[in-house]
Amino acid sequence: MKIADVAEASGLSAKTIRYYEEIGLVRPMRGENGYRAFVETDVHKLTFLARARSLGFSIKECRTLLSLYEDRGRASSDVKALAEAHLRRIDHKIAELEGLRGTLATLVARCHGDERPDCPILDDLAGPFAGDGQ
Amino acid sequence: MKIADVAEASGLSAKTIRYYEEIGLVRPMRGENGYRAFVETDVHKLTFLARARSLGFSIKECRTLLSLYEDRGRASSDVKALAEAHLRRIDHKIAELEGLRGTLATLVARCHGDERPDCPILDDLAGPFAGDGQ
DNA sequence: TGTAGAGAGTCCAGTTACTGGAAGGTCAAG
DNA sequence: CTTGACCTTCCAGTAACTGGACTCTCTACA
Repeated sequence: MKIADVAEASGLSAKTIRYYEEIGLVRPMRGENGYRAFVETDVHKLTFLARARSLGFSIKECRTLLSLYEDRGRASSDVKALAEAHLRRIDHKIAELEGLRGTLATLVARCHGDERPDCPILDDLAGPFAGDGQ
Repeated sequence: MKIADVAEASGLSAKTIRYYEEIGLVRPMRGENGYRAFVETDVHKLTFLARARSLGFSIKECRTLLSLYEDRGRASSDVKALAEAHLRRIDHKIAELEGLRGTLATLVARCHGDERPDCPILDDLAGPFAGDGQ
């Protein structure tokens, strides 16, 4: 299989697949013409990677997941631990974004948004001093 | 004022302040010894930047916000538009993360997480084929 | 058989927003 | 006069690609 087919099958771009080879996530064979020659296993791996990346796992985590995936004797608890850590990070990120959202929504609501130059959003960004001190 | 004082006052690191100078967000004077000499306005700008960055605005957006901030005649609608666009991006990001969270939570819940090697998380990552075909 | 175009290859640079670290200059205190 | 804190610049690295330039190979068609 050539790179374009694998890209099609895995959902990754050819560029990304080359990059994944460069960083050692896959090691496709080479044909006589120098073209990469992918086999089934490569396609599986790349599909696996595409899915893991789309779930927000970092490349480093993907590397771990991949080795767990390939290790027939691994304990599912290892995988679960990784996924749970990731889940906690996601929760943290969501909470953070919701905090931001709240602040920003308040600011937007308070801004009249017309031609006048005074703007609560900029006032807030300028810090608590801007409103009090002067 | 020297860079350490400004770092203290603005909440940014000295490194970051130097970087902001490099990309033209601030232009502090220089003393005879070559040290940066910050004035009040610089500190205000940097505090403004720190706040805007902490609200998730990109450097590019900060540049715009800063110029709006400094433009006494600007319309608050410009600022509001920027903030609203940003709000939409945050909402989008939150929705995306919640989708991820759901998928991952389901997988984690289904994984028994013990010493046995079979793991629903890896099965799912391997794609829909893995479960059916073989 | 010649050639055009698709698709393969490599390599380099750029992206975002910094951060770390090395090498060297300056300043205040003891 | 030395020590140590703080300042300077510059270079490299981070994460995960993406874009672009240039070259090579393959295939189809006239």
